[in-house]
Amino acid sequence: MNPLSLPRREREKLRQREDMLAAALELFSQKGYHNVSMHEIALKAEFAIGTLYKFFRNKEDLYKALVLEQSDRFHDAFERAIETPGDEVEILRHYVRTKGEMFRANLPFIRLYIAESRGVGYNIKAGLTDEVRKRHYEFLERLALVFDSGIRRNRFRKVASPYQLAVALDTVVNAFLLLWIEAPELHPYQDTENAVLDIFFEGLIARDFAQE
Amino acid sequence: MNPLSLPRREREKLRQREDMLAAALELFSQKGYHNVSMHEIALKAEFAIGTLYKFFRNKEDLYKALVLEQSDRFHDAFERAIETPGDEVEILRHYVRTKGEMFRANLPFIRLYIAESRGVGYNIKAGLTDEVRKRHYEFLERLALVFDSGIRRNRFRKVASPYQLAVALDTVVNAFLLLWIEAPELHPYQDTENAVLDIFFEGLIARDFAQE
Amino acid sequence: MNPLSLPRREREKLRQREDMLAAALELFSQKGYHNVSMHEIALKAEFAIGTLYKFFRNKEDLYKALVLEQSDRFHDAFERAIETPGDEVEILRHYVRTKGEMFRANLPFIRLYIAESRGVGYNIKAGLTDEVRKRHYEFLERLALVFDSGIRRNRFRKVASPYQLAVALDTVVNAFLLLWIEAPELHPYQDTENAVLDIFFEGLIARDFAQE
Amino acid sequence: MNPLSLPRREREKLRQREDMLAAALELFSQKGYHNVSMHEIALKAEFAIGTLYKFFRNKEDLYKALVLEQSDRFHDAFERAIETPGDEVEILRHYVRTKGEMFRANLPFIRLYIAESRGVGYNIKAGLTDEVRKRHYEFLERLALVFDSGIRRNRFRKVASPYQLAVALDTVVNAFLLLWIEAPELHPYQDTENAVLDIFFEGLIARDFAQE
DNA sequence: GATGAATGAGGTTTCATTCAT
DNA sequence: AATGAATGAAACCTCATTCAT
Repeated sequence: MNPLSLPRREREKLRQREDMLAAALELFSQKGYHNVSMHEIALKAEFAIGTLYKFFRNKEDLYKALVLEQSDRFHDAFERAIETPGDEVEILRHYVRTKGEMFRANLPFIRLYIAESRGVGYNIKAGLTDEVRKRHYEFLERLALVFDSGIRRNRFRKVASPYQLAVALDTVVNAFLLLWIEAPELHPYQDTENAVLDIFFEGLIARDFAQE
Repeated sequence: MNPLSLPRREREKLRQREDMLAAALELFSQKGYHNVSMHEIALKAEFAIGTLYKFFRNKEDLYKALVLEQSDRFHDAFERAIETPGDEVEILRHYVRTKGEMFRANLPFIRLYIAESRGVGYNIKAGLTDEVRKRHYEFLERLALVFDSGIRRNRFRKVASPYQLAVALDTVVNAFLLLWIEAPELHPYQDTENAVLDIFFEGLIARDFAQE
Repeated sequence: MNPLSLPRREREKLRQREDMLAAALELFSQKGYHNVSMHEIALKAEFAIGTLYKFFRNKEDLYKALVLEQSDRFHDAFERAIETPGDEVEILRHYVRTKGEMFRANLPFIRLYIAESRGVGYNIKAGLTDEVRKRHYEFLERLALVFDSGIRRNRFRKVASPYQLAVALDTVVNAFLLLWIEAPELHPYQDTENAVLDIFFEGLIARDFAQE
Repeated sequence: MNPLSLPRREREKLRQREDMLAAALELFSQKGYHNVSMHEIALKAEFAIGTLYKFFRNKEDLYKALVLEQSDRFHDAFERAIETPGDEVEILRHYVRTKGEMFRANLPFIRLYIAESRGVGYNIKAGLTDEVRKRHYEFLERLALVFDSGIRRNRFRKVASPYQLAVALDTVVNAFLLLWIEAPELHPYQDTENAVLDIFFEGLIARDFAQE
């Protein structure tokens, strides 16, 4: 974790690895896996092709490392976001805000993330990025627990199963953030967060509870 | 439309074309554009490679024809679904049901459709399937009109802009149908329709109106 | 020879054959053998491809028939031109004029003719148009006889072997006619004939004879 | 120019390039552009196909490089030959001898050269080897200057325009050298040079001047 | 007899991967 | 340890030719 604790050599290698992944990410997100060559990545990362292969067994490996590491960062952040103690509404609001921040800070990765986490990325031969989806499913389970808890505490009305609510919230956030990315002037970032929450909370909050 | 009205030869050609597209669809949806060769498609469709090229100028052409024709069928069905006269709730319910039916009847195409209509499909070089997205956007505009009308008639509370509501509904339906496709035993089809509607309507319906 | 003497059916077939060869000639002379497809020829000649193959066993056959028949017409005309009785100078002048007339009347064929008769046409695999060259060599031999006769009658000085003189005259006529074809405004046709003859005769005519 | 001055790696690359061009030249001159495959060239040059493509963008590029470089060598030699100071007769004699030497030393290239410089090579689609012809025209202009100078100095009689004389000399040399190449026993090399010169000079040299 | 749809061999080209330097 | 030249499998696509209608 702390690079300063590693020998200089090791730190150097980590840096190189990150440079390679950064170059690859930019290219993959622009053109898609199959329209980017290893040569191109090497060129952009300013390494020789052979060096690339010292770090990654093959192209698929490189892609998988890239997607797994990045989406792990995403999922870690999301999980941390919903682990904060507090009211369910606060937690979900925190989650939505965190996701927005992660997306904003990782623009190039977003389309790849959505494609892979939704299982509509056809880059790698046969279900090779299943790990990403598995991690995503796991996160959705945890998100479902938040809804579950809210329902059980009568904070939320049970308009659907907790898991369905989690999936719905997740996908709507994705959709709204994509809107913003593709046409920020039409869909300003500020709208996103509130719109998502309003759609869900306005309806979800139990009437009795709300009428207090 | 009516194949009986065409000369025998023409009907034959149409049949062949459809056979080719069907073979291609199955392969593309399983493995993705770049992991399928023309040779493979020809083999599956039981034609010689040259015959494929009599019908489609090149691989990209074949893919585009496939995606455009199929998604036009989808969009046509969706638009017809929301053109039925009646109460906004009825219209949206009809839309959700129609989408479910289209998905059920076109399983292999769904992943391709979601990838391309969401702009996360990296199959074709530069924005070649933009037409699909354009059609999708147009449909979303029309769906937004339904929400708009509902809001103006005080049928719905304005928890977000009509367009945002349209996007949200659309993406949640997609997500739930994907759930069902990937694990039908965990997420039975019946749940889908009601869950989507409950999430939206339960909250959307204005309280005053609902209290009647 | 006389088409009127043939049954109607036969005459019809000859006409079709000629139409095919004419279409092929135009295309071959514009683009070269390998850049013209049988499909293209059929289209231009307004026949079905199958019909083309009723008349010619394959593409090579068609090309050979075309080149052989056309160059036979050329060689026949050239040989007739040098068979006219008379003074050698008259004969050669007649030859040069005839060649000019043939070229003018068969523009599209000229480049093909020069390429094939000179052995620099790479259209057909291995020396398949040798027949054209053989016919050309035979003609050169006859042309050489004219020089030979002129030399023996002391009409010409023997500045080179008769065969060499024949080759030289032939190639210079070709070169000058090509000049005219490619830039008629710079190299008018009239210049051609006189220039060729002057170069050869002015020098060739024996001084003693000339001094008479 | 001096390969010793280049780094070892560069020298190596130049060697490889030359090996490839040499293999290609041999094949193209034997069978023609369209009857030679890249595979064949790679095989003959003893490289992998991919290596060929490292040196030449595509087949056409390879052919053009080959023809342009070789014919530049030819034209350079020819132009140097006529730049030697001296009597016009000496210059032309020098040119004829030089051309003979170049042809003898570059047998495989000759047919290609004649085809391309005369504009009867149908190898490359649309006028791609025009550069060769342009260079050839430029040379002919310079050769014409030699005749012009000879005429103005009354060394030559003006039996035709200087440019026509240049074209005639050029084409006759070509023709005689082709004769020699195709049947050396019938047309020994020695004959060529003298025959060409005799045909031209015997007649060209002004009588007054000659009578000295 | 004429047609032209269907065929598939074979050509050109790309690019992931290796390995000698 | 880093390099990048060399490799060749495999992709796309064309077009001469056949043969059922």
